[in-house]
Amino acid sequence: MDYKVHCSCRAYAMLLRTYIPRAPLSGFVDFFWYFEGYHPPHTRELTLPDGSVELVFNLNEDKIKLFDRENKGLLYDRSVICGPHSEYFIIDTSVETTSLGIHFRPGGINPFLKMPVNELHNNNVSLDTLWGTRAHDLHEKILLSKTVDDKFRTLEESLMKLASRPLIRHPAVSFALNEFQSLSDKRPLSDVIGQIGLSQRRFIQIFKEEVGLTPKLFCRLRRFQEVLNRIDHTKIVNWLDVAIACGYYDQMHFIKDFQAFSSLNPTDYFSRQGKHHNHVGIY
DNA sequence: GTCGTATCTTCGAAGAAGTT
DNA sequence: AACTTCTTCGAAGATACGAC
Repeated sequence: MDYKVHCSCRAYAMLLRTYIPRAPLSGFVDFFWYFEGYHPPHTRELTLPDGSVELVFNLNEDKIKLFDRENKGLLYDRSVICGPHSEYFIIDTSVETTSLGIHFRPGGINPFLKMPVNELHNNNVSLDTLWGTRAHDLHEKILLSKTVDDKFRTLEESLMKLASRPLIRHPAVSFALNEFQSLSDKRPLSDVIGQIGLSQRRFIQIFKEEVGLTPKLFCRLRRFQEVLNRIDHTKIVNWLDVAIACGYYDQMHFIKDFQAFSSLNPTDYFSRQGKHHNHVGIY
């Protein structure tokens, strides 16, 4: 049902647990996660974009502090939805945190929102502004749940009740997401759209409303994430090999994309790589 | 839902800077 | 010198989006 990971190193020790919810939620949620005692040696952390949506509950008293690309600090009350990002943002990690979160599948947040997901593109929004008092009630319920398993169970049961639309995807989006999984198949988007039977314009509209990103941007992010996965925990990297294997035309174009998504050169990123490939300590 | 077009991405080339 | 890593540029094609 779930697995437990204990991470520790010289500088800090933390507990990470994850839980995969049951169907039908599992079709929309990748996993729930719980962090305890996260207090890394750096005070700020670059969060790299993966196009997915994350919902975070802070279980400590403090507010959640994030920074945008202009380094402007933004405070959120105890819960925040990080919309589908194609840009990095920065998390304040100066205070030890305990938090619970939901990592949604692409387009998975859609049934739980009343507006199109693309309105959250590159945006982080306090959960209260989207769910009103229901966000506060859920936060209280999670705090009152004693064990981590209880918290996961509370979250699972409450989330089912919070869906404002049926747990169904548009068939065109389902089909496209499935097609986009196979990186080895480097067909142009127009081929995939042609198979769907909708006009290009209509398909992009539907995809954007459900996933929050344009199809092209989604594919570029998948390719970028494939690079991060490939070099995760390796000691030596041949950047040209990685670029070609992940579908880039050459190393130059790979570097350009890498910088656009992360603000770092591949070698910079590699030298700073931490426990999780989407989080990079910066100060 | 289509059409036309502006914008973006990819492809391909050339070369600078740093390292071995 | 050879090699690796990274930058810049222009052309062509693909994609996104406003108008209808």
